[in-house]
Amino acid sequence: MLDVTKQLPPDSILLATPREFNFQECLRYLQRSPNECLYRVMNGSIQKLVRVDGENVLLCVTDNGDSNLRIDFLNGLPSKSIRAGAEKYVSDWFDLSTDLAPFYSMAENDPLLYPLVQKHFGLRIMGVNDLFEALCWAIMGQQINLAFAYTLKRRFVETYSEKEIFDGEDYWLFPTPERVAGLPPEALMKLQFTGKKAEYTIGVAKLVANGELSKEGLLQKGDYRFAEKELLNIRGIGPWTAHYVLLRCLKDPSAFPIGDVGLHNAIKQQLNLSRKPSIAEIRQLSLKWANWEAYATFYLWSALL
DNA sequence: TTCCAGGGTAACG
DNA sequence: CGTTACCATGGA
Repeated sequence: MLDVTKQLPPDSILLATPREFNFQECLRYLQRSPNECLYRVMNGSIQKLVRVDGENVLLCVTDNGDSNLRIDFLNGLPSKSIRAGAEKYVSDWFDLSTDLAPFYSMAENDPLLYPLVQKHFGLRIMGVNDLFEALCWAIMGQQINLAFAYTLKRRFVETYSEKEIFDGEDYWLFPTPERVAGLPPEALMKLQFTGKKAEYTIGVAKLVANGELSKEGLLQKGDYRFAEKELLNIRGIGPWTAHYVLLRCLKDPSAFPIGDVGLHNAIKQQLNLSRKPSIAEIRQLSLKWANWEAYATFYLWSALL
């Protein structure tokens, strides 16, 4: 049903959302850190600067009602291909193409997931569309608390990337792999990366910059286990990081970072355990999640907010 | 002060 | 193959 009382700006895009979608739940997850530097949530909408067709495009995404998201372009008139790119970007970002109905059916018979899917109905896995960003974010987050990881990311972004200013606010892009590939480890250690993380980050930047590592390359065989093996061959990428990237970037439904401390804490909290569950116990719990491990993990993470 | 945090590598047996 | 020391800093 079209609401004629709402005047749609001429360059906006309406994006249909599935029934199992709730914008507020997604925003809630996106707002988990006040130190986030790659987007801004304001008045129920979210603004983010993205690179589309070689241009910096400032997007604003809002719930338009009637099962639609609205994308507005805040910094200039978009060409046809930029509009198409933006639509694809937002669709991936909010994972709009996944049908969650089977996941919810499965969760109905899972005492661990059921309260979560009820409470957070419509939450989607929030994508980190850019492979380099997803890899860097995962490496930065290894073995440190999340608050410090956000601090590292902010320093990294504000030191080695570029921004656009709109309405007095800064909107940052993520650093390019080309820029990072040329840095010595000491440059990142100055930002309080450990020596290892500095090496891992620069190593990954070199692989992406020279074309050896890409989303398309990883997914070329249409086999997520192939992508996983490729990722695991890279220095600094172990099982946790590989599965984190499969989950947030490559959209592998069975991605499962089983060693994740946040996952352990969420299960402990949800089941009211006196200690964290063992890996074997988690494996047991996850048997019925087959092919939905990624969403199960994401809903458990969201319980920690 | 101690312990843990969205782990991974290298060097052992 | 499995185990262990080490990384290095912030927050509770």
